[in-house]
Amino acid sequence: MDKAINWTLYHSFLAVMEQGSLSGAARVTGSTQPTIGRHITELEKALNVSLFIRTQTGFVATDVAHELLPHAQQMAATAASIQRSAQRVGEGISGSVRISVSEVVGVEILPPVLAKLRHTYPELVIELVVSDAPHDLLYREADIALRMFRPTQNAFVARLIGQLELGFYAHRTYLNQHSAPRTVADLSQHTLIGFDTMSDYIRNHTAAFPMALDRTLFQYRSDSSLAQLAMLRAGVGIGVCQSGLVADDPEIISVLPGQLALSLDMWLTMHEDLKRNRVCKTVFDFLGAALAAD
Amino acid sequence: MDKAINWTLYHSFLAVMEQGSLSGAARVTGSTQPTIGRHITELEKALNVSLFIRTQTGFVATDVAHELLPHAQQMAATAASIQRSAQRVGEGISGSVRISVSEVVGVEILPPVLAKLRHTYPELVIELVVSDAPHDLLYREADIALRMFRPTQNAFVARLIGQLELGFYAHRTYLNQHSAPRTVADLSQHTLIGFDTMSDYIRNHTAAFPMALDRTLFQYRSDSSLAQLAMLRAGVGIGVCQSGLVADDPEIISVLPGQLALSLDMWLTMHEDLKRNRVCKTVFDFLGAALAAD
DNA sequence: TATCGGATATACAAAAATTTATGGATAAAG
DNA sequence: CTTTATCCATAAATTTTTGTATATCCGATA
Repeated sequence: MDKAINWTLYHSFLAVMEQGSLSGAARVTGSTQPTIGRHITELEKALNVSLFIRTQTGFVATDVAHELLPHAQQMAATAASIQRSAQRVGEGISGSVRISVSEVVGVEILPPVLAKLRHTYPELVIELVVSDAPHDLLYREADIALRMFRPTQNAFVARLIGQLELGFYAHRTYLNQHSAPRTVADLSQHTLIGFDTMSDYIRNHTAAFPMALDRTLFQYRSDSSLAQLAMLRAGVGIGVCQSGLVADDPEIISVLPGQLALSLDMWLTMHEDLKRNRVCKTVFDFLGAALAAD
Repeated sequence: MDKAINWTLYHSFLAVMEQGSLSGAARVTGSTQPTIGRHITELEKALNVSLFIRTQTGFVATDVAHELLPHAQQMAATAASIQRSAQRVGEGISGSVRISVSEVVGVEILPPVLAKLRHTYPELVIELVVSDAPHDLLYREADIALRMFRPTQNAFVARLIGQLELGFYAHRTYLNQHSAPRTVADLSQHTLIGFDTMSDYIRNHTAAFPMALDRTLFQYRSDSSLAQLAMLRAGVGIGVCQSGLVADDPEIISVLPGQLALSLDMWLTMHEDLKRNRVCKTVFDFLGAALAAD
């Protein structure tokens, strides 16, 4: 019952789940369809569960398989992190470091910092994971993360980079066509840009928002903060964004300045296990210094 | 360079690290020494690092190996969690659930709750991980954790069980021999029981402590909170403990009641991936109800 | 309706990995 | 100073795993 299961079976399982077929899994793993098929059968016998329903048009994953999938994904992420760690053993600062950031940070903030990093450590390979889902460090999909919340207790090394002020902004052309609001209440007369679905993230970070938050507030909705920013810059309406992103742009005007008392703490975070890794630590310190300087 | 590495090699690597020898690893994995040896060689070649130094008395792990170890351990923990999840697929409430708790909770608080759980769900197998190192959920060494701090972000399901009041206590025999302190300052005249090394945990949870905390405060030191409690109960001196643990014991007297304004939030926590698992959810809710009732 | 592409299942041969057996070398115990 | 118990390395034998080739089924498409 508790016998050890060959970890390769989990690998094949993951491939089938992600590819949707034995044949597809065989392609990505460099194996063959009969082999993968045998692995699945063997795993099902070992776990004593049914993972896939065999239809004559292909494999369909069962509920159990879907439940096991995130675990297998974590194993894969961890395996990848082993390879990364092993690549970083040499003398210099080389190998690859995986950095996870939100979309806005990845597109608007980080690139110039990465340019400096590239110049300082030319042998370094940087993999940028751009995602607004903050699971990365937990699942070891990344070595270093730049996030808008303080990470958990002791399992992570964390460094507070600074605070990002948020504000209401709009493009000059929009404000030329509409009278600028003077109070928060006036906003209801305007075209507002905001989220489409209320994520946990938004729920946790907008307690101090000056009005009840609901998607119906917004006429232009997107869950991509980048798309929101692009709409704002295109003059669609009034939106919320980080002040630093538009401070230098004379076309973008602050609306109701000071009315949105909302700021986000920015944390640079790293897995505890990596804090003694010279390369990771170097990148961590470099990012910390470069971002804090802004 | 980025070619997939057989996950079995990581498994063998972990076994060698934990057993200290190829032969030992072969024993625990049910394999043989030449096989494990070949796996290590193969892994070293694949990762292009030296993992062990071959001495004629055995294998000695390199720094790189030590760095990779926690990752391999996480893979193992995840693999184990897959097996647990698979065992819980049936109709009833069966299979095994792994619960991680601190020493004090595991010894002083949880047992009666587990007795009720056992009575309600006789088919359930409970694995109790008793440890004061709070990595368990992160590494998936446990399905459910009962901890004294709020878990991180959204990757966990968390439920606040209640608040545990802390207080100074001493055994009656101790107080009969020494005049009871009337102020916090008087404590310096007493035999105090406390921690030996300042852990992160203590540092984070004692900001409101009425005096500067340092190990030199204590004459009887232990990092085991259970041992501290036992010393307190044996009349060694004055110590801090959860009020609920000694409230029913007429031999243990509250010292300086109300002077220690310190309480701990108790959180029941579960991995997000498990929240749709019927068995885990049942145990989670059961523990939540039973513990909140106290 | 016939055909093509893509899917799984199966049989058998080929390849690969594991086990068995053995030897040498070291350290501890009698 | 043996004896014993470990440890790892190596080579031959064997088992296990994998790959190839083929059959069959389904659905889309002309």
